[in-house]
Amino acid sequence: MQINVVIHGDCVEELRKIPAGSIDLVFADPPYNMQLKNVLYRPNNTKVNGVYDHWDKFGSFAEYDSFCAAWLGECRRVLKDTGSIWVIGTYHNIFRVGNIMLNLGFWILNDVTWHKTNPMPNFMGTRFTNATETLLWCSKSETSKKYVFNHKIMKRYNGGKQMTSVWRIGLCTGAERIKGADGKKAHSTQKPEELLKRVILSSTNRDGVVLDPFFGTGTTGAAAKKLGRNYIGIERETGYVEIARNRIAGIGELWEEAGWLEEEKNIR
Amino acid sequence: MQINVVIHGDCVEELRKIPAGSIDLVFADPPYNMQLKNVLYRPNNTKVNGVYDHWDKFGSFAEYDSFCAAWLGECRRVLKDTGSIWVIGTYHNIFRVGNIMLNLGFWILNDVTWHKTNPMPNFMGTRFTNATETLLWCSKSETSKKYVFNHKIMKRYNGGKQMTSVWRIGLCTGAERIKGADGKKAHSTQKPEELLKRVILSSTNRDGVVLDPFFGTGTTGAAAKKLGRNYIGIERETGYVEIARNRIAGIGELWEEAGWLEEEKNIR
DNA sequence: TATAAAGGTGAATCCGCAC
DNA sequence: AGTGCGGATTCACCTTTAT
Repeated sequence: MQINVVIHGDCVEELRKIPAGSIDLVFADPPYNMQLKNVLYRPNNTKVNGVYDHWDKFGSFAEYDSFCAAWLGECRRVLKDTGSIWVIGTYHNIFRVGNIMLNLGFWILNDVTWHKTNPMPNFMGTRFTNATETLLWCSKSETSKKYVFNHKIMKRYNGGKQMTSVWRIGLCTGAERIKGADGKKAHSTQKPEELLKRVILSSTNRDGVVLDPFFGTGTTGAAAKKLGRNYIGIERETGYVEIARNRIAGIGELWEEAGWLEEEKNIR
Repeated sequence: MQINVVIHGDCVEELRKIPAGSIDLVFADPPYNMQLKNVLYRPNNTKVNGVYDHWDKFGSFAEYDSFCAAWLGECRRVLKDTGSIWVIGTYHNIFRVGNIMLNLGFWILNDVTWHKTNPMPNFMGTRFTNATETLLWCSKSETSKKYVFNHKIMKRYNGGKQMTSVWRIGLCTGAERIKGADGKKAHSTQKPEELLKRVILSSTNRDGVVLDPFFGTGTTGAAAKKLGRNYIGIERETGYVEIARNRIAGIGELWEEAGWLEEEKNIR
């Protein structure tokens, strides 16, 4: 099995080629099935650039469920018994995804709330500002007790207090947000590296293998490399694959701040 | 239909007696199905293990799902078309509940995160401190556009800025926590009144009817009365019914702070 | 050059009525 | 069901332009 590669192909199809019990961690940021129907304007009459990508369109809940059962089932197969999985979503999809994961036998360890520091407001005043996304962190089954959790490292990362399941992190904007040749965002839903840093730092060891079946522009690979972990990315869109490969190739330095990489063993 | 009463009886059975389309708001704090450890043991006290684990777990999920589909279906029936429903839960049950609500046709408006200011730490250091519960706020269907949301009131309540879907509220402790004759807490999962205050203030008008099918010690009734709303509580346990009735009877004053009750019409 | 003002934007299930 | 139109509605952060 090749590691530190971006595989260009269909998610489920490529997952099937990966040997059973070979992966330490899965991070998955699947399509959310947003079901946006109208155009939304801000009070100043500018248009909100919503997610209308073709890859986020599903005909029904049944179709979406069936897709998720397929890729989640494969993820469970390729995980080591000591491995774990993170899946991110919003209320649009996370209750479908969570239900399927439970039915497949995954065991929820935490439902982590990404509390966005700068969410988009609800312009029309019809609901509360939607300020979160949810990350489900699961072991392979109820009896998988030896999953990796770097408690001491995360406690130190959090300033000496045990880290909770609420993470205050800003949106991916500014220099971190990858732009295309036209100056517009290259991907509708790029995640902040800080999110992946916490995921990988908390639930893998050095030299572990992280698999991301919806690689996009490669945030998971970038964070894995900076933390001294290995990655396998699967992505269907040619454009994203190219961006991800270039992005990761350009990474020279690891994240050494606070000595995570040097001192991990001592802290642990 | 009687209002401002605590009905002693089975949840689904009593819900069936309530006329269709008569309720403005449902708040439900159902049993959380804390992993049903007991079903992993057979009547002869031998432990279910091996390949049977998964089947049994799914079996217990099915039982919980069927119970939830029953009471949630009845709640949907008794709601006005302009009504809405709140359901609170943790990762143990909210993904089952959310999935069922979607299948019943409810339309998610927000997934509100109750961010506990003082959660119980994870003593073993095996996971992140579980610091949240989730509230699902839903309208009756996708086409129910006229649900109540007091945007301006909530914005004012939040100090002039739009309220987000993350609510920082402490656990129900101290004087607010109802104690039994033995000095121990009367109910294991009593919710803070602040939580119910936000729920009722945001999504009902004065004189609306709030139904709580798992009334417990009556927090929903107490908050409703203090906010000038009507309540109907259903509770199976005799002890809780008595506590709730006494608790609500003892409420004399309404919540007048910041002039919510007097000025609601003007703010709105 | 420094500071201020103006403009852009983010996984969003975002109006209500008359015709 | 679809269209058209009057009217109400936003927060944090970053970039660009103006003073």
